Amino acid sequence: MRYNLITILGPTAVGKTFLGSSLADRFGGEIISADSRQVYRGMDIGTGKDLNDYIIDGKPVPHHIIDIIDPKDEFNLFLFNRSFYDSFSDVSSRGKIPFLVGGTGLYLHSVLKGYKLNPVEFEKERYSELDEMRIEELTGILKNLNPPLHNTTDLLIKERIIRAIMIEEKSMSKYADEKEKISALVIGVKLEREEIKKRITARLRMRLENGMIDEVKKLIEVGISIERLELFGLEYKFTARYLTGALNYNDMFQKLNSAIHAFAKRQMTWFRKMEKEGIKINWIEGPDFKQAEEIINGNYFS
RNA sequence: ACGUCAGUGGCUCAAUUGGCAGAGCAGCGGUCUCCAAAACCGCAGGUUGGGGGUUCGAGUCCCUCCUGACGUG
Repeated sequence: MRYNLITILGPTAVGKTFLGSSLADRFGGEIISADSRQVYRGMDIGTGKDLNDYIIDGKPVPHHIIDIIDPKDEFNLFLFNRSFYDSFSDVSSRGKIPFLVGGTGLYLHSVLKGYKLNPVEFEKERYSELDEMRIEELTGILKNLNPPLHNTTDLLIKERIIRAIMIEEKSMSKYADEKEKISALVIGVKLEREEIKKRITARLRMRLENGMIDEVKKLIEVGISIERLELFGLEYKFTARYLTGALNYNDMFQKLNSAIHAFAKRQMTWFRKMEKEGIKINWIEGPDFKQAEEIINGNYFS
């Protein structure tokens, strides 16, 4: 088996980033991030974006798809996917090994399963036109467009249906079939659920001490709406609720903590799904450099 | 010591005049092809503090014990 990508995945708070950087440093690679929130500039503490993790023994490890967009602008699966293939080609062409590192299940899945996504123009006029319709009308339109089988878009959520319709109406198949075939060696970082929870709680305390609330305040000051912060989820959602007075400090802490625990659980569901689909994940216990190094030596170079 | 109130799932609480013990949160599992840290779905969990009694039938009424809070000495 000839691999052309190494993937490090795992739930939040297990130490993926530092492990990934160490491995990239060791094998002469570069990091391509698969994190749907670290793409935003100015969202650091709440996303656990620690740029020091990308410095190994005083040497910077090159990383991609981090800090690439303003929080005001939209990022999505398509943009991630395109950025990934751009970075992948770039890194590979320079003879470096690409390391896809992250925990966003959908993004990882899109690479590991080779999603074909076509560029779509989300025109505002068409959007508001559709937005005025009722759900029943929208599902009718979508059914008439006869979407492809893999499109299992939730038919209960308006936003989702509108997007699905616009994707069908506007897609131009140009970019999708030019992608390179990905063959990934996948390493999964695992920890006991209880251990993950302990780390999440400790990490949340640290984030609060390190200015997480000020970070969100700053985002509000530069014009990020509360609705947008809600959509970012977790740290941003609950801190915003605290700042607007919807939650007191203690409730914010407790509810956010639980929400991150639930998030880690959902991430594990993604990884189990991948395994059921036949993706081989080489699990290691914690961010163990030696174990990961052995897996790479024994599989990637052979 | 006496009096009053309370005790229901891990937690917070529901449950008409006695009539199938239920929710929310936490927990666990799942879905996922353009906002995915999102959005949604499902499962499990109980000898109603213990014991006795009344009743066709008790979380609910009676007795007793235990535990807790408050009040009075």
